[in-house]
Amino acid sequence: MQEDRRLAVLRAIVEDYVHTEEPVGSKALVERHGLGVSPATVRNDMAVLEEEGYITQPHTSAGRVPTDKGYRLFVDRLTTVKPLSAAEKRAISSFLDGAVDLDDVVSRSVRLLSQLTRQVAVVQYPTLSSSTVRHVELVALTPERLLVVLILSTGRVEQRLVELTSPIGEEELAALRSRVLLAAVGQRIADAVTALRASVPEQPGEDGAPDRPADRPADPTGAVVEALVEAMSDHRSDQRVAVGGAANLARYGDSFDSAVRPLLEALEEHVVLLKLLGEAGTGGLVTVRIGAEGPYEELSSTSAVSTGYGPEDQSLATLGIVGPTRMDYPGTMAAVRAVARYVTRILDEA
Amino acid sequence: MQEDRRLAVLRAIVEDYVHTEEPVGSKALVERHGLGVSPATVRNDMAVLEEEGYITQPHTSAGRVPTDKGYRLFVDRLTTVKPLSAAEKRAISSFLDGAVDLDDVVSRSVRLLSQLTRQVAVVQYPTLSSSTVRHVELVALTPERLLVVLILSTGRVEQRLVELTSPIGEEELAALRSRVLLAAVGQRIADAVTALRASVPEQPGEDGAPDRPADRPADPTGAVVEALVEAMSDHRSDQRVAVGGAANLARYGDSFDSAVRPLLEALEEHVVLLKLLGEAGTGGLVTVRIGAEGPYEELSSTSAVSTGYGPEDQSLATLGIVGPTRMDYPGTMAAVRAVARYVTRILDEA
DNA sequence: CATTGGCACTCCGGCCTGCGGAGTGCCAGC
DNA sequence: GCTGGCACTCCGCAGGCCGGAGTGCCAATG
Repeated sequence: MQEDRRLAVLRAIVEDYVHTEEPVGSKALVERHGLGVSPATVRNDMAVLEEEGYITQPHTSAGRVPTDKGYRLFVDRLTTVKPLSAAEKRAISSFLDGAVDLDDVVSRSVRLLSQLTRQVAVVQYPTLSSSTVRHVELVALTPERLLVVLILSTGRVEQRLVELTSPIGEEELAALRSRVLLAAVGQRIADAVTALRASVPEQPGEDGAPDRPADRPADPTGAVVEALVEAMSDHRSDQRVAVGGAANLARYGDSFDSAVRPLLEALEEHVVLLKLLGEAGTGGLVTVRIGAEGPYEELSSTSAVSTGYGPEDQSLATLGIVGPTRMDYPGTMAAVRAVARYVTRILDEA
Repeated sequence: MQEDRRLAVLRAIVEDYVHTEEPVGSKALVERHGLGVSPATVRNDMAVLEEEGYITQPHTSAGRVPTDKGYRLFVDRLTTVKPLSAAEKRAISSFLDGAVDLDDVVSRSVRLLSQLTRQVAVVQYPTLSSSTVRHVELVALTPERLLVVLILSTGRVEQRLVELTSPIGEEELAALRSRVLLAAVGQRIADAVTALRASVPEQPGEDGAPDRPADRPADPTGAVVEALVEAMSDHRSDQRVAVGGAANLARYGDSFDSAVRPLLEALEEHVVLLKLLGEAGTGGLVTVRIGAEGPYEELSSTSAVSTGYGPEDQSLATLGIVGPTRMDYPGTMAAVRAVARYVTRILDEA
């Protein structure tokens, strides 16, 4: 089947190009890969592949380079899952096993991922919306200042300061605390929000209707609940990400201005970064975004490989890497998936 | 005084070189700066300056470039404080005023600083050792699991989980809480640690001597105090820094491999970064480290401009920028100092 | 009809060469 | 001590040359 061989040629081109960084010619191809045909035949195949848009040549009489479309086909159909080496597996567990808290897990993951893939790694912190409430604590710093502490299943802690219009007593505080706990603990964030909201109007002091007057009621419930709800819907922190391995950008070699500069800028724009990684595939599914498939014009020569992590039924957040379109996709995909699995497991244990 | 003129020549060379990025020759010098002498005279001065090691020429018959020593002299003796423009001042306050918490202050500062100086900015989080204890809270998640929350004057929050060997009752917890509060609140970290340690042996249940047996006493005080002390001496988090403006590295132009790569690597090594910034000058004093004066061989072509921030008597932490030796020192120093002042003020208000 | 060897052609990249310009160092004169 | 003049150096750039790698096409072959 010549069709099969054409695909084999494409695969060979991608593999060679990825590791030589130079346009690959017909002769070198047949030598390195054991396709049992002559260079001339390969040339014919390459002509077809070029016509179909999978490869291109930088200039006449140069070797061929894969296009985005070529990489896409390669990733979709020509990739066999490359299992990690034993050393890599060992590296992963020894790297992640000592983590003590959420911050630690994230920062270790990002470092690990960047080292495994030799690319820039990105790990999003578990989003609020996907976690559950583990605990809520109300602390009276003074009789009129409450510290509201929200502890989530992921180990994340948010706190808010609430100024009361009138002092609160010990018993009152205890009652409020248990009410809030009852409503929120164990719930998903979204459910906790509605439960908390529902608990307000039943309280004395004010009728709690949404259109209450501008001056606040003396009852602290409303204020506390609002602080909690606010903390729970703080999507600003949903965009928290950790970035690592920026030094790998130095390996870009040529195409510096065109590729590295915009990426370097993107690295500090967490929102951009998350958009770049794209929708997280769940359950072992790895998302690959190649070059211009991404949402940003300036980043048309960078690819992103990402996946979701967290318990199977719900993805907590996204993690992945960003690099040049010319990258080792199979290896990178394997590494991303493996790290996501480990992180998931570790968060589960905690 | 020809000595004076020589210094003027040095200053002119530095200023020109900083903004043209090209070796500066005698003719261009007299034209751009109004020194009232001829190029030949300047050439003589330059010969002397070169002999003394303040400037050098990349190759024979090229213009002159300042050496590290030249920059040093420039910074020490030839710099007049350049006040910030009104626009810059406005930028600073509008940038920092909306900050809601410590993380926010730090991340805004780092962004601001990198934009003002167009360099890579580094802001260290307030160190534990320099803060005081604002509050401690003990929360019983279950009768045998305590969450110990430590709130510092800087707004920083640390929490630790303590597993007890035997359940603890409400009253017992309350007593323990007030004891701990009494010992720690308001104290500097170092003092709180000793006070807490002192409070242990007085408790019943065990004699609290340092050589107590391997099986833990039933009394929870020891465990709680230990968790607190551990949190207070967690120097790991003293090394937390925020980095911003890495995109400015893209402006390095030439000397890429030699300068950018090691710097890019350093950016992720927070310890390295802090060492690079050097000892923080306090009270408006800005520290400047030029090229090879720094501790790292590979970073011999980068400079650091830094200062401490925090209340006058005690510096909380360090903040500054890292960039090429060829930088606008006066402007950068002014920006660093200004940002440090603002950050200090904001942290003070909170 | 796919495959193959042969062949002429193209184009990049490295190398050398020549040249203009910017800058220097030195010297003699003021 | 400053200055103008002058010869010299050296970089950077443009142009021209050449070898090599690679291509496209074609005619021949199983």
